[in-house]
Formats: sequence, structure tokens, C-alpha cells
Amino acid sequence: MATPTGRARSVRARDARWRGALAVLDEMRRRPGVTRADVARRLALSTGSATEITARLRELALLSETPAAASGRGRPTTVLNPHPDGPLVIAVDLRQEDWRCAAAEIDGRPGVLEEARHGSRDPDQVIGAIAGAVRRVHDRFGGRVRAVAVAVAATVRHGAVVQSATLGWDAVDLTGLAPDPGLPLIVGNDATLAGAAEARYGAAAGIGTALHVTIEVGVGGTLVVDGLPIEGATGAGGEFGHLPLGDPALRCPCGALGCWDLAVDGRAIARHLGEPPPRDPRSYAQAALARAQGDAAVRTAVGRAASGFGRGVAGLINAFDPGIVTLGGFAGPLRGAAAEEFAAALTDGLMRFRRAEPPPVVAAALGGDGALHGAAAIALDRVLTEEGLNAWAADHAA
Amino acid sequence: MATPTGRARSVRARDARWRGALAVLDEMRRRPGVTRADVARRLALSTGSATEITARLRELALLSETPAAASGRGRPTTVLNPHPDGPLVIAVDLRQEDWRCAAAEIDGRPGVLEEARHGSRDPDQVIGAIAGAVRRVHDRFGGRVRAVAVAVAATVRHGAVVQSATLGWDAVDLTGLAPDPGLPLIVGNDATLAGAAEARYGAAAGIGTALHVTIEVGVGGTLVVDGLPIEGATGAGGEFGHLPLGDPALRCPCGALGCWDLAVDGRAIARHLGEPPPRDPRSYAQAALARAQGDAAVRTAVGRAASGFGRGVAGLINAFDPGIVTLGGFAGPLRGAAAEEFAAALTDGLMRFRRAEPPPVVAAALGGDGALHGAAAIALDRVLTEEGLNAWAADHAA
DNA sequence: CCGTTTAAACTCGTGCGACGAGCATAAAGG
DNA sequence: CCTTTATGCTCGTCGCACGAGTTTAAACGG
Repeated sequence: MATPTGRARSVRARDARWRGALAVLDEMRRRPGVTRADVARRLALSTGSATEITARLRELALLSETPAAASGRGRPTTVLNPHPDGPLVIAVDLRQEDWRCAAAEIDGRPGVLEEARHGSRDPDQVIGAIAGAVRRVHDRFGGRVRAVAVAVAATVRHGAVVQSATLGWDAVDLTGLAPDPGLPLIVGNDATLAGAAEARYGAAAGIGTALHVTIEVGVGGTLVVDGLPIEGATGAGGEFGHLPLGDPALRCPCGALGCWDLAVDGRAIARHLGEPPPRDPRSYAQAALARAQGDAAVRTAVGRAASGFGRGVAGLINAFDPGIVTLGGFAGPLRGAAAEEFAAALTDGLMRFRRAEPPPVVAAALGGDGALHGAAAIALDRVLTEEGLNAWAADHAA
Repeated sequence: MATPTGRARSVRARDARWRGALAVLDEMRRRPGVTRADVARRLALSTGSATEITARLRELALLSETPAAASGRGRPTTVLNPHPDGPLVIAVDLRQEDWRCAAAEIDGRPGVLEEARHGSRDPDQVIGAIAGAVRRVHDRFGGRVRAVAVAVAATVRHGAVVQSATLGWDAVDLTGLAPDPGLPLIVGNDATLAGAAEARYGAAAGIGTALHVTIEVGVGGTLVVDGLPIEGATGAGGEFGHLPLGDPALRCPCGALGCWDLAVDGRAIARHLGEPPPRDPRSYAQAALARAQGDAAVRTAVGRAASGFGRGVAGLINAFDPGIVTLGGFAGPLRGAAAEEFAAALTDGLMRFRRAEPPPVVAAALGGDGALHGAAAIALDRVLTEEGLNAWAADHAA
């Protein structure tokens, strides 16, 4: 008689199998170093359930337990750790000048295993080099590796690079990075992933709606709601730099007019100084901050960029009402170098009722590691699901 | 010994009680008029489970079944309907000129029971009138009423009205609308709720990330992800009109400079025509569209507003990558009246790679009923949860 | 008109995750 | 060394969903 849809997986019941287990694993991710007793309390699990769940997870090599530091009377509890033979994800950060390849266990802390500066910017060469590193890590850890995530300084749609001003790339296919076609390969924009990491582990931890804004070449970032970046329908969300918050007379390389991008990064500072557009706006902007110390004209140009940046951030706050704004890349230093201009523009741009208690605007806590942490996090999101654990359990039983 | 947190509800296990039931109820909401057999297929429930779950829900007055129209051979199935004694929510739409008070069963279709134009705009009088209607509906349905949701043409923070240009209100307390202090009262911005409704039942149904943009007095809207509006940390998200996408020289009544608001609504058209700012930008704008038929100057002014609107929409598409854009309020007519200007500005404002397949920009399908549907929807979201059903079951057993 | 076919509902025994009461255990305190 | 305290373990129970087998209600076909 056969189920019409061809034996659909029983969505409602089968996933009950991992309900408690997933809750425990999530708690391990959220609070590295938690004790078993603590987890049971937080999840309101009976001690019986805790025993059963941890036993099951230990058997599946999903966690290991080590004695916890004694803390008063009573039977000592254990700390829940990733299992030495447990699942891993590979996280790659592909930046303007270099790349890094890391592995993370289910606690989500990426350990960098290989890194190198780009020999050339040629996409094939860059990807070839990274693919080699990924393959080596995969060879080393074998079946423990469950997913690969790549944070790339580029616009990403449907898991593929569409373009990158930073790297000077057009559409580039990254599927070659997967060491095994069966392994999920997740590609994300670096600013988006850095925002996600910031919201989970960084300055925005615990805040429901967080806005991350970063300046590198242009402006990127993401709105993060409950730890999940708002990625849009095709995955290309977070291109805040292409809101027309800048000078409407200027045409952006992206094709649009008036992009915010052009009002805040190194190109803006150069324009204000009457200098030609810098080849590398990032390093130019960094240098400008140094020059500003002794040069009033540079100081003014930096101030104008900070002002344009503050105005846009205010607009985004008006529009999305984040509980915090985290600044990545050049955004923190720019704000620092022209704090008054930034603050004035920010306040002036806020709707009046927001001025009494504006959201804090703080530097990103994870610095340059945000994207890598974010990549590890979304890769683990994929692994720590019913499907992921079913697959792991199946592989592990065999 | 007592649990430290004072007998925390067992999060992980107790809610297993409603797993199947909630899935069935959700399916009823998502597809009004579904049959039991269909639901079972979609959720991959065994017929045994379907029997059990529907029996339980029937006993709790959460659904009733009626014979489905026969469709071929085999034992006929039943249609799942709201139960005549089942839970209800009250949805209120508080608009510029009038208000409506409706009740919705768990299929989410609000039926308007009372409505009236505002006698005066005085907040106390308006709220008093609505509170009376809510009380009458509550008296009529008694314990069936489980939540009240209010869609209001105002900026909302932490469930309270902060200000409203449309109504001419400052901070206004709406808690008086709850007929019973125990009843959840949910207050939301009308454009936000209309966007949510559009994403669930309207033109954006089935699309993961949808952007709703509406023009009334200024611009509002919301980004909706998987049916949930992105409301921000305090609930005041969606104020797109206060992104500085307009003329940076103009000061907005909100306190900020260059707000998009001023570039698109009736105030913009009046300014372009050299006329004084209209007292009611909404009706002024509507009238302008009529005047534009025979008056080239008005036509041009409308075109400029449409252009400014298209440019901003393009920026929002760049920034948030929605799969569709729905236009509410005056936005649809404005686009219709100056389709070329709008389309040109939209395309010109899109990043080049987005131009090949831009998201569709369509008129909202629910028209003026969006906010009411959205209010009913979020009220039901509150009711159809483990807590909500536990409370219902407890009340019902007694 | 009546048996056949078909789709769906009902029955009932089973499995499984979590519960919770009672017991065992490992520390600190006196 | 016994008590106190916090935790882990054992085991019987519960509740939800499963799934195989049975029953039911319609359409079809001679």
C-alpha cells in the first residue's frame, strides 16, 4: 500500500529521540565548562534523565566527563566536555590578505591548524591552497569531520561567491573546498558570520536583537536575532554599505548611486582630502588614522567619515531597533579616532524618543576572530540537529 | 531539599505532551480547511496517532470535525475546524480615522464585531470606546477569550505606544484595553503586523524572508522572517522611514535629519509643488494622485516621490535581500501612479548582481485588513504554545 | 443491486524517552 | 567517625507515538 509520499520520515516522533540530548549539547555550547548538575538544573531534568542522557551521549562519543573542581559539600559533579573522538567541524576564514583553517569541537572554539598569506589573488590558486589545508585536516580527523564552513570577504548568494571588492573577485565557485562531496559545505559572508559570533560569544551575547556593523572595503554586517543572522532570501543580506545613505551624486562600483560604502571607508577619506581613490581602502584608512594625529586636514577628513558613519548607524538603529551595536574591522578605530563627530552624528540621527536610552555601541569583542568563530558556529548548527545526530549515530554504530 | 530554582517547570519533557497536537493545530492555521488525512500525511503521522491526537483535541474543544466533500473512493475523511467552544483571540485595529474590534478562532480569520470612527482623537476617549467594545466581546465569549492583540498606527516600545504622528499622540498607555488583568495584551505597530499577515496569508506567503513597506504618514513596515516580524529589542523595529535616505537638509519631526519619511509621503509631494505641508499627508497624497491625471506639475511631483521611494526600497533590498517586497497603504497606488519612475529608481538603486533577478515588488494582498489579521495571528501565536494549551487544558478540566 | 476496490479511521500491543522515589556515593563539617 | 549535603544511579511507571491488523464508508463495475 506504501505511503503516498514514499515513506516520509516521521517528523513528529523520531526527533523526540534527541530532544533531551540536543538540549544538553546546546547547553554545552552556550556555556563551555558547565557541569552536569548545572545542566540538569537549568533544563529542569531529573537526575535520572541526566544520567541516561549523558550515558547515551558518552556512548556515542558526543561528550566526555571530567571531575569538576570541588565546590563545597556533596558528591562532586562532572564537567561536560567534547569527546576526544567526537564530531568536528572545519572552519575557514578567507580574508583579503590571508586565510586560516581551523577545527572546532562541539564547544565551538576553533583551533587554527593552518594559515597562510595569499601567494597570489588568483581565485584558483587561493582556493587550491585552502582546499589542500582542508583536505589535510580532513585526512587527519577522518569521519570526525561533519561539516565545513567558510567565512569569505565577499558577497555570497545561495552558498556561492558572487563578487568581492575586497578580494577583487567576480563569481567564484567554492565547492572545491569540500574534501568529500558528502560533507556539507556552508559558505557565508565574513561580516555576517562575525556578527553571529559576536551575538553568541561576544559583546552582544544574551541580547536578542543585535546589529553588527563592520568597515573593511565598504560597510558590511548583519542583524542577528537570537543568535541567527538575518541572511535574506538568497543569503546576501547584510550589505548595509549599499543603502543609499551617502552622497547621491556618487556612483558606487556596485552599480547603485549614493551607497553608504563610499561615505565611510578609505575612499571617503581620500575623497575628502582630494587624493585619488586608494587601491586598498583598508590600509589607506588605517594609515589615515595615524596621519590624523599630526595633520588637521586629515583629522577633518576622518571626522567627516566618522560623521557619515554615525549618521548611518543611527538610521539603522531607527529602522531595526537593536539592543546593541557592535563595531567590527575599521569601524571601531574610526569611531575611536573621531569619537565626538561619531557621537554627535549618531545622536542627531536618532529619533527623539530613542535618545534617552540609545543602544550601546561597542567594539566587537572577538576582533579578527569573529568570522572564524561564526563559521564554526553555523557549521555546528548544522551538525547538532536531529538529522546530524542521526547520521552521526548511524556512522558510529557501524 | 527543594529544587534551587523553586521547582522549575520541566522544560524538556512536559512539552512533549503537546508536540503532535501543536503540529496539527499549526497545520490548521496554515491551511484553513485541511482534512485530517491530509494533515496526517503532511506531518507523517501514523493513522493511529492522528486518531489519538484529534480525539484529544476534540475532547479539549480545540477542534471539531465535519465530513469532507467526497473526493473519489475510500472512506471519506474529515475537515478540521475550530471548535465552537474553542479558544478565541480578540484583535483590534486602531487606525487614524477609526477602529475595529474582531474575534478570531484558531484558524486566524478575524471577524469584525464592532467598529466606529473616532469621535475625538483624545486618547482617553478613543481607548475608552475600544475598551468598551473589547469588554463586550469578552463578556460575550467569556473564558474562550485567551488573548487580546492591538494593532496601532503608532510607534510601539515594550508594548506601549511611544508616539504617533498619524494619531497625533505622545506616549499613551493601552493597558486599559485588557478586559481582565490576567489576559495577555499584545500591542504591535500596524505596519509590522500587516507585514506579518502578508507573510503568512498574503502575497508573501511561503517566502522565508519578506519585506513589507507601507506609506501612510511616513514609511513603515517590517522585515518578516519565517512569519515572524523582526521587532527589535524594544519592539520599535520597522521604522524604515527614519533611515536617512531623504534630503539631508530636512529636519524630520522625529528629530533626525534626512528621514526617508519626508521624501515619499504627502509632505514630499506638497514640497515639490511648493505647497504648504498638508495637515493630513495621507489624504493629501491620495488627492494628489487624482490631480496628477490632468496636471503635469503634480504628475512630476508624484514621480519624484515615487522615485525617492523606489530608491529607498532598492537600498533595503540591497541591505536585507528579501525574497519579495509587499507594498501597503499608499505605497501601492504611488508606485502605480508613477510606475516608470519607481521602476527606474529601483533598478538604478540595486546592486548590479541583483538586477538580473530582483525580488518581486507587489501590492499587499490583504489591503486594509492586514494589520487586523496580523494582530489575530500574533495573539494566536501566544495561545497556541505549550503554556497556552496547558492553561487552556487546566481551565477546561475544571 | 451487490460484491469489489480503495482510502481512511479505529484498536491495541510495543517501544522509548523522561519522570521520580528510593538508594548509593563522594565529598565537607564537626 | 558520624552527619550533612549534593549528586549520581536504579528501576518501576507514564505518556506519546508507532505500526500492524481490523473495521468502516464511500465509489466502481458487472
